[in-house]
Amino acid sequence: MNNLKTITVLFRAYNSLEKMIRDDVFQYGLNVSEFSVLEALYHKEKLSVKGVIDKVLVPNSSMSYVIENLVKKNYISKNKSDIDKRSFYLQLTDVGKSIMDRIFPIHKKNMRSILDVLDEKEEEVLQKALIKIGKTSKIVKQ
Amino acid sequence: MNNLKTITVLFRAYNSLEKMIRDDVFQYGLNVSEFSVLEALYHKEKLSVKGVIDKVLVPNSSMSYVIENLVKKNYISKNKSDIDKRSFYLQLTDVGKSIMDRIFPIHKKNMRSILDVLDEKEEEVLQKALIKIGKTSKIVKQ
DNA sequence: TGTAAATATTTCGAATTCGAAATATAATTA
DNA sequence: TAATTATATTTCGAATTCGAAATATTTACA
Repeated sequence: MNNLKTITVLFRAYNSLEKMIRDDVFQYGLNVSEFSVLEALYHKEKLSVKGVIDKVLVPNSSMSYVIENLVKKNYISKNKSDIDKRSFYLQLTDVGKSIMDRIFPIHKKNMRSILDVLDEKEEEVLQKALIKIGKTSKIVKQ
Repeated sequence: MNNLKTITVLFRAYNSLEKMIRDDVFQYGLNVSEFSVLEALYHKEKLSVKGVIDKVLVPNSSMSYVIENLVKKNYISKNKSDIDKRSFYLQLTDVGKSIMDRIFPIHKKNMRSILDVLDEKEEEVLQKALIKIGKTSKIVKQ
């Protein structure tokens, strides 16, 4: 192919999904960044700040701000690591956990209901293609 | 499928591409929003503010700001429409046009070099899948 | 035709995001 | 082991982004 339509539709799909998630989690007083962090910790139990950054793909300076807000809201705890004193580890608090127990299943159902317009095979191919693109653009970037 | 991996890899792919574009157009003193507007006008010659919003998928309040900056930089002109006096039409200035003549081919080549890790068929399937997702999430949203 | 609803755009204030530089600690290496 | 380099995180100031409300004009329709 010789045009950028794929980029356009990728950006559109992203935008739609992002807006959906934004509107969804807004009901719970969260923004997308905050939700992403909670989601990462919901699946991983314990992560360093760096660990979250690697998952969520937000610059570290932004992440500090996001984490600060989540701590203020008492959704996560942040403790100095004993092993590496530069590092902090993050965990959901009980409040955070119960919020996520409530939100996540709904969020997942919403997202799945969109993905389910694709059949199994299509989704597989889509995934593979996106992974390739994600990887390549990371290499080209450097 | 029963997980959100597709969402994750979609967000990752988007992030990589977006960061690439950001770093690329930064050299020319542009941010991604500004570049997107220029790109829309590069292909369409003349568009109303609303026309650009529909293409670029940015809230109108944000768009006012982006357009204001592009006018300040003298990359686009903005004129009241005679037909509909609520409306303004936007066009690239000569400066804007020559900037885009310089940037766009490089941008296109960069983007294509990423997309070209996919073969023709894969890219086609990817496009179709993304279009479906974009459409669906728009419907669910309302 | 007059009034209400719809549409295009801007204004406003607040929140978020960013990159660059600073800080603190750890790892490497001479 | 001291000095250098690498890594984790925060701070800072500026730019961008957002949604909600305001403004101006057009359209619908009673």
